[in-house]
Amino acid sequence: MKPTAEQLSLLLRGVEKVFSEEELRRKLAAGRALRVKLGADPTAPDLHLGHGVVLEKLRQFQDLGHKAVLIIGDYTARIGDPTGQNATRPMLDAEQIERNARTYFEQAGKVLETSPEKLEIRRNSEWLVKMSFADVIRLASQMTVAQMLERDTFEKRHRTGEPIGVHEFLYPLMQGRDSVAVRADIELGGTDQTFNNLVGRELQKDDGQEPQVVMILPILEGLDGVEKMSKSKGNYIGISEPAGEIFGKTMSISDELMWRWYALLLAKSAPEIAALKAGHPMEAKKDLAEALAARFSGAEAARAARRDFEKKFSARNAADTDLPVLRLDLSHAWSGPDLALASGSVSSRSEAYRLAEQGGLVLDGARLADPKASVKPRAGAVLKIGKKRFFRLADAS
RNA sequence: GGGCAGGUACCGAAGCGGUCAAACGGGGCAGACUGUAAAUCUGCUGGCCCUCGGCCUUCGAUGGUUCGAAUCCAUCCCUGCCCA
Repeated sequence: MKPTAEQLSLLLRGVEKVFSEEELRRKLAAGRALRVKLGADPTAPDLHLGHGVVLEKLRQFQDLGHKAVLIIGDYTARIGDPTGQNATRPMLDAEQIERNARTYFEQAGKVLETSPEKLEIRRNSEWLVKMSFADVIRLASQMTVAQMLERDTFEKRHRTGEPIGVHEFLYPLMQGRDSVAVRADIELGGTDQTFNNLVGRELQKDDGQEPQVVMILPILEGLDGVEKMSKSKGNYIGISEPAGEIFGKTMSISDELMWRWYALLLAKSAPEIAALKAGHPMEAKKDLAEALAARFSGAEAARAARRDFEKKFSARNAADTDLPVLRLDLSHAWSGPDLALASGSVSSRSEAYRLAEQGGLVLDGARLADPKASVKPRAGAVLKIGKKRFFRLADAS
């Protein structure tokens, strides 16, 4: 195991806050393999770049010889985490949760070391289902309403008159209970998890355990550059998305956000970023996009994604790029809206008409502006729908 | 348990008997432009017919009043505040 100081400097890189650094140093100095907890709610099946930030940190711990303890909140998910939400989340059924949990492992495996010595996977239903009502009340008695209202999301909702379900107060308690159950030495989380993770410390102390160190990582802003990246806001890049998507979506972020992503996702230092800013912003963005695509899909796929992007958008020529094939009966003529509808990427006939009228339908470079006009497309023609949907037509007659 | 205020399209928020598929903002989409799927500007944004127009389904739920309701009445469900 590496010297404490060396571990510490690596582990603290990119971290927003630690409670507390001194405790972390002590735990590292003890020289044993620490148990590093990361809780994950299988409410949505897709992991995205936002999770990537925390997973990368967990991977660092693994590489230093510590053990990752991944908690799948299968039980917690049935309640719904109020975190960062203005409203209560829906409860999920067991089957859905199970399915999400499975894909979750798969994706986390893209970042984490998965051997059993390095990774322990637990479901919190293991210990939570066993609790009796009396146990729950005992647990609840360890915190006061005032303490709960310290949490900013609760405080805000309370102040603005939005509803807070009583069950939502139980959420941090359950999560804290997880820390007790797995005897966590350290817990990782985004800033939105600060409150929950700190509750774990309290519960561990009550249980006679040494409290976990809480390590808080910055929250990654999503594609819009304002809100945090989340599945429900639709502003995310999933880590199992195809390279082309990762590349393209990254290209759509604002220049401003790009620097932030460089810092958070690629761990670039301030001087490194300053150097990049001196160059061309578009090149910097392409480099970022390629690096991210490469991380999750491999270098080769990332290079191909970049090449395709340059052809499709910079050179406006999609002819020899890799496109999804659309099989149609090309023995008769088609109207623009019918083609769009047949591609399955347009949700209604009205929308297809709108696209045509707005000039968003292009076949082999020719605009299909009249929704009623029909054309007989050739096999191999490129159909462009709007800015970013492309199809190659094939004859299926 | 009582009093008061609310529940409107993806979100926020107007409307308070017809001219409401429903103002406005955000988001989304499209076009122009460009260094990109950045920024900016313009347009569109329930569905179907396919159009300077017609039809269908929407304004918490169910029933009613009316020629006609998102708008009035009744009951119910849900939320917040105050009182107990």
